[in-house]
Amino acid sequence: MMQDNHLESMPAEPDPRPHDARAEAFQGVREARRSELAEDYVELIAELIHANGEARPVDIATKMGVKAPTVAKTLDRLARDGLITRAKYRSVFLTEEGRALAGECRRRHEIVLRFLISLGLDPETAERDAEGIEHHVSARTLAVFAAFSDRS
Amino acid sequence: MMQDNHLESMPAEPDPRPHDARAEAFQGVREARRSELAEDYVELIAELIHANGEARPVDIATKMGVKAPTVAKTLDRLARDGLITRAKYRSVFLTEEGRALAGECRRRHEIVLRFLISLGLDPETAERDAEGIEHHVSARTLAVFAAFSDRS
DNA sequence: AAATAAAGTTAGGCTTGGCTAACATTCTGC
DNA sequence: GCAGAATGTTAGCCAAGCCTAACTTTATTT
Repeated sequence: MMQDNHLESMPAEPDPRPHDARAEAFQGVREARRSELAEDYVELIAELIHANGEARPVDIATKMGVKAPTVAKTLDRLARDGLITRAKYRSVFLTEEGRALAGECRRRHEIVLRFLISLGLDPETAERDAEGIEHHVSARTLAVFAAFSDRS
Repeated sequence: MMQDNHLESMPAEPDPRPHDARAEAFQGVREARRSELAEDYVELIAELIHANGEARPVDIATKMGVKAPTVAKTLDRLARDGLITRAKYRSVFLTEEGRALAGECRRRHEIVLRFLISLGLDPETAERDAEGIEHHVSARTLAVFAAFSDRS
């Protein structure tokens, strides 16, 4: 039923190619979503180690706002993926790779946060939004954010 | 082992309160993540209806970059949640609620996109990043984005 | 040093969101 | 109008992330 295009504003022409720009964008989003949790954990672990000398699951749970068993399972995945090392009933350590990732994340987080604040947002809102936005900012956009904050 | 705080930069003090600002931010991110897919679908369905007169699962699958059964399952959830109506082997319709959500999403998407472009980003990068960012932008931040685009 | 408290783990359950394979229905072209 | 193509559905698999309940280990307190 109905196949006519009203050729309006939006880019929704029946494009037979498998390389749909929109589809690519969504695939990128899904990809980003998969790494989000790992990035948040690794970044948090780095902070805890810096602040407390160690990263204990109980503190991770508190800061992440989840329960202990959730943390345990997630840490297992992070260990499997080579981002952390851990021993039973002991606190958590970052691998070299984990440390590198944490550094990147922190840098990115701060650029986004600084950018939002330099736009005039209050720090609380900026922090909350940065937490969600940071994982979806491409390198190019990040560069633009950084430049903007600098020159404003 | 070790419980001394080096009282450095980051807000990682052993705060006993359950109301951790960080935890709240993460909970917000998780909340946003839950509605993301629904929002993307509803927005896409609105576009397809507008462009083609109807929203067929096959087109949704193509645009979303997923397979048909994934679309079917997701549409069932959207129907369950009152955002769409559908009949077997037929195309999809938005409910009043779905239409309202689609409108909001579109508005938000366009504000974010316009904002990124007004920062000087190329349209392709802007589009890709907007797709991910839009779900994590608070009303306050959105207002700031809109104002910025207007006055620049 | 024994008892209690705190932290960590394990087992098991649930939803989401992706997939393939197999089957059902609808549409199209001859 | 019928055969083949396109589309849609169902069944069943899997991993991620969340949870509670029950148990073990470690840490603290007296």
